[in-house]
Amino acid sequence: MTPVQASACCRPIDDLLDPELFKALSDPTRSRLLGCLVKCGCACTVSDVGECCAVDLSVVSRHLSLLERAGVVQSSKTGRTVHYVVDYVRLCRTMRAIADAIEQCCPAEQLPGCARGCCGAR
Amino acid sequence: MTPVQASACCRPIDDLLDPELFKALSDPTRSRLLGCLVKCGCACTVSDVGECCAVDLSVVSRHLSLLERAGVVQSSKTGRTVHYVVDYVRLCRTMRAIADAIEQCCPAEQLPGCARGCCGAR
DNA sequence: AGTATATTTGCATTATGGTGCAAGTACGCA
DNA sequence: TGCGTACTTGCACCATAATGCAAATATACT
Repeated sequence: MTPVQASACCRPIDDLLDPELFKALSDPTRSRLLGCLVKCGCACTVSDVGECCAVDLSVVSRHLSLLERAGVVQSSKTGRTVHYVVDYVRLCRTMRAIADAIEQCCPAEQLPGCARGCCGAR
Repeated sequence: MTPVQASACCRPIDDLLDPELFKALSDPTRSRLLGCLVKCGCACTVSDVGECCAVDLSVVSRHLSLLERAGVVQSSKTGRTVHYVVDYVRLCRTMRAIADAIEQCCPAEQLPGCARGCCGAR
């Protein structure tokens, strides 16, 4: 396998396996808030989403802004209230891209003897 | 929307948004180890994978076993050495299932005015 | 049996992150 | 201008988790 081939098939993995995205989804409270927002199916205020969980509203605010920084949700401010919506398109595209990238990362090259030199060769 | 319809289209979300899985992918070192294992494309020993990162081998061992507990990789012991492989099928299936579930969670019901009562109604 | 290699586990240290409370900011309304 | 509402930020506290070192375990080899 040439370097060009290798970078073409495997390079996307590093970008897609973004720890920041997964970190955003790794907290039970955030997971619940996101699930709430997904099921809602429309723009929710911070207070609305907060009713899903028995945590302080400041905690909800922080979690939602973190989810936004991670690209999972989007916010829009109208007056005093802030509405959050799930960025369905981006989130779904990312999840599928990860699956695609993993599968396409040279599956045909899989060898029992680890002929590609494995990780040590990087 | 009846309760039956709601549970049919939205219920999978809660199970799929599993914080434990995402927590496993949320650490930079683990992310790197997993990326290494994906690119390798075959079974790697703990020592092999460890060459990806400048961390102690005991750290690598712990990270890999955590990834296994999360269902991301699988291990097999032969003699002294332990080989790890990515559970491609499971990981890819999960990622796509999340995307499917989010999209199928009542997209047709999305209303600007949040007519479903939003999260507060749960 | 004794030694070397591969991996895991115990332990202490340090870093990170979630939480609640209180205070602050921003905006709408009378 | 003053007050109430929606949200955010500062701060302290606590829990969890990542890390390295040293010791322990397990297995192969001679």
